[in-house]
Amino acid sequence: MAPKSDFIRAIVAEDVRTGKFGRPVRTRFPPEPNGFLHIGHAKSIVLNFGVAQEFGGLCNLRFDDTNPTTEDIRYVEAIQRDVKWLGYDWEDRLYFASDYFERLYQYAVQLIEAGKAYVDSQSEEEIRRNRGTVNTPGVESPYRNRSVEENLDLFRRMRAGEFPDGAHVLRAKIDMAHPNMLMRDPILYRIRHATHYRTGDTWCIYPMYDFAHCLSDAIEGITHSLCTLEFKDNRELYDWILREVGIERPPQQIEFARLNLDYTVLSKRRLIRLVEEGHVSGWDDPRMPTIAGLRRRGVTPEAIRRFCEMIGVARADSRVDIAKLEHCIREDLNPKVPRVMCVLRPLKLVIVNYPEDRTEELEAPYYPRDIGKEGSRPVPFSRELFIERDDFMEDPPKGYFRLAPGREVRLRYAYLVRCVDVVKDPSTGEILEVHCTYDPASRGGEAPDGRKVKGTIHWVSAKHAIPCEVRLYDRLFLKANPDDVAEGEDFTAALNPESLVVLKDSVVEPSVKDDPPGTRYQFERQGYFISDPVDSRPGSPVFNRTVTLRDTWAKIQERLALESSTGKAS
RNA sequence: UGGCCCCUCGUCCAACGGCAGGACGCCGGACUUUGGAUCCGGAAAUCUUGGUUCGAAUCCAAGGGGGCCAACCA
Repeated sequence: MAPKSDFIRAIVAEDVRTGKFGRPVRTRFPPEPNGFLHIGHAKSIVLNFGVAQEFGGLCNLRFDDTNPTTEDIRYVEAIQRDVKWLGYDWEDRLYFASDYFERLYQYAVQLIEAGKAYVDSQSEEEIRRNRGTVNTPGVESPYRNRSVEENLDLFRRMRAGEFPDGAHVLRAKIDMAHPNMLMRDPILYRIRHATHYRTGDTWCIYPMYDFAHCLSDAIEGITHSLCTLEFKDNRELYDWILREVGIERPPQQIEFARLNLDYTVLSKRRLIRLVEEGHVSGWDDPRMPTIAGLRRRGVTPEAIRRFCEMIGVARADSRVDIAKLEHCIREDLNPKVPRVMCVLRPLKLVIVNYPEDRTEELEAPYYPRDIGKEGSRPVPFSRELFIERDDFMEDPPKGYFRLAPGREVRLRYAYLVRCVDVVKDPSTGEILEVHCTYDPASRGGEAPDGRKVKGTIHWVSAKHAIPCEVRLYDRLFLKANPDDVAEGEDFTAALNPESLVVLKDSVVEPSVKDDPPGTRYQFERQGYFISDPVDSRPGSPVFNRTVTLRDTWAKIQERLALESSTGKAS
């Protein structure tokens, strides 16, 4: 594959060439521990660790834990597990912004001493009002010109816990009329009498993102601080703070477009709502775009990494086609996972000329020839089998080449069978059984007379079948952009009511019996599945559908349906 | 007193003043004991208008469209 090239790598390459920083490339992945990582974070992880590695540098993992009221150790643990699972190693470079609180405090004092920061005692409401709007300048706080001594004294007492929440804040003294709203005397510290999951009650003042992030980068010797586009305006403040405290060769912030994926949401705020409002079963619900959800769905880290590389990095807002992710998943799984037969919606097939008491074992390879991998298992065959309901049609449309009255198909790895009868429920007309005769000379699936049989279907021997539950997952939302809903509605209005279909009566071949939970398969002609690591029980497995196989027949059917509905039927 | 960013096949990304290319998707064909995989082929794009230039997707300007910013969130 060609070496990766994008505008960020171009900048880094140039900086390395000119020796701009006088130190090796250093990046960081800086999550806030207030939610689970999702595939958008994966893009950032792949970028940050990838860039560092390609340019002979290192990437830190740093938790941006400056808001004790929303953050939790539980998320810190989940995030580390997910980054590791994705295949990245921060070695001994695990950092926390909270480890820098004392140094950050000293930097704040330095700013006050330089007359660049002051303690404001306006109420939250006043501060907001006096900030102005995008069209009108703000007005300066009456406390803006307090003396350095008074500011120092107040700030020290803020730290000492002498004031209640909201009584004072520390603000940078910049310009209340600045066209960039972030530069209108941004708040640097607020009082929060809250227990921090790491620092406990040591602090009751906490730095804001803009103050903590740039300085954390500087402390760690970061060279390139990669973040998403919505932080573009923050860069001016990032540079201002670093300049005012006198950081030499400061890190450089570079923004790139965050990932948007069709038919899903990728903002922590919305994902939290899905979890808390019970639209999904949890952060690891296989429909979630979280790393934990994708993992439980059966997606591999390799597929996610490949996807992140394939979508590239740019500055333009974009929304990636979900088919691209699905392609990466299939591409990775195809050569890796064994084929096995599972009937999702069983229909009984009786081979009327097959002896009632007979069972034979047929050898079935785990991989098709083109994969080039060894391995097979015996599959029991007997008079009564289950086949897929979809694989029989009493009155098939043109182009259908599976089983139908009088038609012959191949049972995968077994025999050619011909449908001779259909048994129906007399009252409902529901098809109960399909009766066939088999050709004993076609063992293995090949007719000695060389006659061609177009259709091949999968099957499971009824008396050897393992009952199982199969969960079919589909897109969580009906709209490519779930935020594109009517006035007064939010993204939950676009939820897909059929994003999960649970099949309780599925049957799988016995060879999978002793496989541990978390085993991946391709169920022939259906898709890729993984035995659910949480809900599978010995003897009664639960399978999650990771992704379907490409389905040409489904496409043909869609077209037929469309043609008949628009009156173009021939 | 508003500021900033972004517009290239349906989608994502290249081309960095010199033949608009790749990937996914789509269409067609070959092959096939998975309507899978694989292979071959095809359709498919520079938002508009000016300007600079021998030459513009690329530089400049205006217009159009999209996005971000007015949390004591990150």
